[in-house]
Amino acid sequence: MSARAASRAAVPPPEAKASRRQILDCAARLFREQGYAAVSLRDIAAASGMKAGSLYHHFVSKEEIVAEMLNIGVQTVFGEVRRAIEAAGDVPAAHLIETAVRAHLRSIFEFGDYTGASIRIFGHVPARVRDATIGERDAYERYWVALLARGARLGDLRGDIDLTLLRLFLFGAMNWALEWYKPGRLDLDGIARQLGEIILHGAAPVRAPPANRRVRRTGQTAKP
Amino acid sequence: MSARAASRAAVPPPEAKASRRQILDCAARLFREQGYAAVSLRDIAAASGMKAGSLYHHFVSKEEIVAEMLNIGVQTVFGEVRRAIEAAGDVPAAHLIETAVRAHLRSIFEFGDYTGASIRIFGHVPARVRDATIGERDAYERYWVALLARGARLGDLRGDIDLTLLRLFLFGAMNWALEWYKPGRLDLDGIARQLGEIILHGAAPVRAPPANRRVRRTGQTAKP
DNA sequence: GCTGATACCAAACAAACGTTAGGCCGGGCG
DNA sequence: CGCCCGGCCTAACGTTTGTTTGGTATCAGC
Repeated sequence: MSARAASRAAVPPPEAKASRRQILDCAARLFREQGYAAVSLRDIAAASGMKAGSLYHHFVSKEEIVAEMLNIGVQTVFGEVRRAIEAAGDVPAAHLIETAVRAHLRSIFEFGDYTGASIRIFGHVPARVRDATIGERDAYERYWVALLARGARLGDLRGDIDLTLLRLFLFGAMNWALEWYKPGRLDLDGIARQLGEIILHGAAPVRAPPANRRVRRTGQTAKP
Repeated sequence: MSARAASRAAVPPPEAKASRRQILDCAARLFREQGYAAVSLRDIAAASGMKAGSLYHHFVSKEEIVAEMLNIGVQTVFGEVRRAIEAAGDVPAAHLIETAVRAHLRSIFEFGDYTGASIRIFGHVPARVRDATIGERDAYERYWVALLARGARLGDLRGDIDLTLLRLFLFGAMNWALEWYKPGRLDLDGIARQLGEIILHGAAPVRAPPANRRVRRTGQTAKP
């Protein structure tokens, strides 16, 4: 009984069932391709080789399916980015950012459909599901904030850049790739390199030290 | 008679009906808030002060409603960006890009819901609707391509930057704001300025010519 | 005063939705 | 063996979907 009580205290089964995972796999693929509301439980069931009613032996509702899928997606990309950052060791923040960008992009496009689906449909999912999964997302976002803040502290990032905005711009540039990237057309490493290069050093030619024509920015006062 | 015949030769009514426009207004707001599939015709009708069946006196299907709304959205942002660019006159490409970014962001958040809805739901709409509206989108994207290409030709953009990627990154950073921006928290001009600054000059400190740290500005710089 | 067009409504349609109920089948365990 | 239970099925539930049909009120023009 103590063993039984202990096992009941943990997550329902000691190890997740295979069908359960396969349902989630199919759901992730369909959600990613077609969006949340466009995919019915019958679609998910058919893709999993089952009938709609049978899904309820593994999940209590469609919302539970999508919520679990969202969480797996975020945890996957989070884990990949953290792993890549820790493997990079003690390098300048500039290099870390490109490493994180590459890991994030790879997670989106090369690690199953969870991550891509998670990003694409998060904003289109019932509010209850969003609330249930926002904790995981926050954790991942805080990780990026910390990453950028470390870069700023070490002097690898400009002090006049709003780190929150920088992170949002980065996420936007990366996640928007879900709307246009088709595997095989461009390689992810090249995309990551270009994004890192643009974000860090800009698309404009390096500023000539004394040139006057470009110093004049709209709101930003000139230097002393 | 001749006038009537002439007016009948043009688009159905000489000037668009008010109800038709109001239906589109409501549809745009709902689509933007909730996504495409989550909004029913009954929702749109109720928001327009009508019943579902009455919508069919103005549109032949839900797809026609959403297609027309998508087109208006793209045309709106396109028009605003072009207007802003033409008003800017003959200035360096760096300034043009920030101008275009600001105009695009303002269109998304301050010109009704068409633009925001258009961007948010385009990827979640039936393929037939996407095909029917992709022409307008292509035209707008080509405009940006031309804008960036002009900057590259004039030497205002680095030659080793892929302009297609640059445009996609910019679109991503801007359009992703639909997922996080809430009016009133930050001002759009500030966001546009930061994005322009990062995209053009990078988030890393300027590569040290000789001096290393005095380049750093602190916050948003003191007022002049 | 009648005609026709316009703009809407009430009611219904078939289809699809998420979900539930009850039954069949097979393998592990007493 | 007999029993039971997980895993899936069929079939239906009530609701909601996009769409259609037929009718009504209003108003202009002959």
